[in-house]
Amino acid sequence: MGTSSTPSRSTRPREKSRSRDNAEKQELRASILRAASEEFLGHGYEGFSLRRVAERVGYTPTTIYLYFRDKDELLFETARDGFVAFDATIQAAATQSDPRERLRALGRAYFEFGVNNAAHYRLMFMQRADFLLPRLVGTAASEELHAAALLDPDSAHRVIAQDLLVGAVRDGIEAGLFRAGEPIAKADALWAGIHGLTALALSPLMSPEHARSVADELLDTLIRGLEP
Amino acid sequence: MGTSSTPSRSTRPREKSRSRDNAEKQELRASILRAASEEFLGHGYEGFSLRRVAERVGYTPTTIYLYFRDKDELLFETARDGFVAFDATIQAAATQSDPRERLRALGRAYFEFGVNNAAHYRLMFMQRADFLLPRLVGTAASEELHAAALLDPDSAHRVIAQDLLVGAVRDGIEAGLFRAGEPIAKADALWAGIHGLTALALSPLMSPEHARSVADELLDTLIRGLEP
DNA sequence: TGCATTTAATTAACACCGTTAATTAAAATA
DNA sequence: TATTTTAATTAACGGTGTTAATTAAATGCA
Repeated sequence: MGTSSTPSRSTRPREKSRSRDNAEKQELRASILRAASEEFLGHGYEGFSLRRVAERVGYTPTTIYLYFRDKDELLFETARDGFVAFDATIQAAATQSDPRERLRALGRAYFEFGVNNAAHYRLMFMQRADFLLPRLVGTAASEELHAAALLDPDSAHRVIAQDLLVGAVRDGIEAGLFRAGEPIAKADALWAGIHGLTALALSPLMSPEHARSVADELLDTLIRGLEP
Repeated sequence: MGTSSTPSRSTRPREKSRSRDNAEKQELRASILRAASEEFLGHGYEGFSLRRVAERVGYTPTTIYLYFRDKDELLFETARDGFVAFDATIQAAATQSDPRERLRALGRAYFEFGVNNAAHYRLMFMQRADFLLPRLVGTAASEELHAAALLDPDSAHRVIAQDLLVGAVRDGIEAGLFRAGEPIAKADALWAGIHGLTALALSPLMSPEHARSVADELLDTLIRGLEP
């Protein structure tokens, strides 16, 4: 094991010969992921058990490790569903041309996604925010990180969402609808507001129904606060 | 053993004879709490281990159960420090007479408390919000619950904080500084905003330094949004 | 074909965790 | 002093994630 050269002449990792078995592997991997998703949706982040996922799919716990590095990677892959659903929801909401209405639609869509996908929202933005690219906002090399993040499919999500917010704010400023200023800081303020309300709506501190009416008040107040 | 009556239960609360031993018990209880606090501050909510608390204080794990019902109660009692510190911080910030400045000071104090007491803030408002009276805001019998909550020392905290917010909003409306409307909804919008920013500042999604500058932007925008 | 090797899944084990029941040792009471 | 109450213990259960060793099946090669 001291040498790193390839001993046998013919290359071991054959590029062919993985039509049948590899397909089966992918299949089992997918069914583990399916079981993990049910487990996560049913028991949440804190109650998510690797051993129960294994039992659910009919294998022993150690088998999971042949398909995922550890529990964290299994959970991360499970969270992918939430990422893409979030993306789709936000992207679909950014249709309005009026920046104010666009912001309102984005805010509402964000809030509704959180309330309607509680487990995923909690995981993505509250319990395991490290699943998204860490420390992007407000760092020194923010621009480069931002560009790199867009290339990384795992972190593209909230970059996209953030870009939509920043874009709407910038459009509003350019159209003279909003006061001048740093668009990123303003967009982050909007993000913080709607995230905070969503988080409260998912906590015992505020009922989702009450939070929904507060959402209107919050978006109204924030958008009015942006105006000249 | 067939009878369910309690002929000679040992739980006879003698009103006397609690001079020496009871003081010692209280002392050990306090030192367990001290160890639990260190443990919580060092390892956070997810890493908080009852067995390590016991080891730290020099007793076996089961001894803890003679002083606390279970891990959850131990943690709850540990969290009390956070409650009272939060109370003091918020209360001290509500001195300004101008409602706008009072709101700004309250918001800043709230944010700074979160950043400077990360573990406690996370526990109180994010991970174990159920430690505060559940479902107070937005419920049907809100008024009665509100009154009852003020009598309950455990839930008085955020009721006080909420009352300060609602009071400032109401004062602003009465002084003609803010638009008319439902003060509670407006106060909840403010709370959501500053809570959201605090939560992001405690997550890898936003650095505390960046969040601090966003805090100014957020409070500016929200307070302006309340104005006529 | 038959033998060797790779691969897939297993069992066994470790170090934790919270919690309950049974048991010992010490203190308080009669 | 004898008895009872109290404080702390040990032993044990069921659960967790994870690593190492082992079996059984599929594949590669002569």
